[in-house]
Amino acid sequence: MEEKSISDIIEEYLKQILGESSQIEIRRSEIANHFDVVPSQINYVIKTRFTIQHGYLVQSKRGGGGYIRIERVNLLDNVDVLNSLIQVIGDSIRERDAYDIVRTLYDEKVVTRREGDLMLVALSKQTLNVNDCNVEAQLRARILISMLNRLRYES
Amino acid sequence: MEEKSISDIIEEYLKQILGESSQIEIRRSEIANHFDVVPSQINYVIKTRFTIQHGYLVQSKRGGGGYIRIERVNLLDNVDVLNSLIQVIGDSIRERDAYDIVRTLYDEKVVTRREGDLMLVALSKQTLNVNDCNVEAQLRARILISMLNRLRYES
DNA sequence: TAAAATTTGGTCAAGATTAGTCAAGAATAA
DNA sequence: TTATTCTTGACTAATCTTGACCAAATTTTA
Repeated sequence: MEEKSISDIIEEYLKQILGESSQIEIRRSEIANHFDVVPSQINYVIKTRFTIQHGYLVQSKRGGGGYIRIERVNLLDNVDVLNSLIQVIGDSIRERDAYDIVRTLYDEKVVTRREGDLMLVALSKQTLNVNDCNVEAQLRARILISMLNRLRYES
Repeated sequence: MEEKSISDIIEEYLKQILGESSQIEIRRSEIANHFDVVPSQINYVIKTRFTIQHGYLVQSKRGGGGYIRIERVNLLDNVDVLNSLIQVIGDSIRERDAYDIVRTLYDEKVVTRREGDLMLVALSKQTLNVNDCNVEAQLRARILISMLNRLRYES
């Protein structure tokens, strides 16, 4: 609430720009310079906060005229996006990544908070409570994909 | 009953702040420092006095910019129904019985159609897909109970 | 045109910064 | 006394920050 990390601040900055147009192109060194951090911090922010689980697609190009492009996408509307999301989940997913996906659905108003919470408790480590972490992650993937498919058919 | 423990004092302090806004974010080390106790004492206070049974949700994040967030939620009055259902479930439940319970919740308007559907796919034999039927029934019980516990409060 | 130089972004691992767990011992209540 | 609750700290885990080194694309030079 008070002391945000610089990564949080950069995240907010990028999302604020993304609020105006659904797609932005940035120059890594410029952003890094603007917030007085090393360039690789921008990669960290993107890798942890702008994944497909969060509802973002990222492309980039190196060399002169290079850029990082961030695009906001809807998880369930676009078949390709949903397919890539399911591909990312694969047959196994960590609690944290599942949480990010449900949070995105909530942010996109695809599900209500109550619906999202019901999904979350079914995906939580505490509820699944399986000894083998791999088995747990596989089970979580099956539950999440089933729920996503259920939501897809409805919309 | 005479001498308040330091845990009681910390509890009061946090609840006083929660009286002003329904959600607070604290830094564990700051609170610990303020009351001159070890940081893990804050975990103890939270674990014993800010549970969902008491009407609080807690989330946290480690690392730089880390925090502990405490949110006060409104407990609902149909708790008795949920309690008795949880007792019926026990530590194991068949798919058919789980379906009946969800159906009851839907008929009683405790959950919407969509919420009920999301619950059902997470409880189905096909989704869980566990070899051992007993393990499957136990897992189903944990998921259903977690979901019922989520229905105890309003969002 | 081909090689070299320059200009971008990418990866990874070490160190720093926070919170979580657990169990032993102390204090309090029954 | 005995049981429960509280306090403490050593150890663990997650997240963030930084920088050295790598890779790709473009531009300049031979």
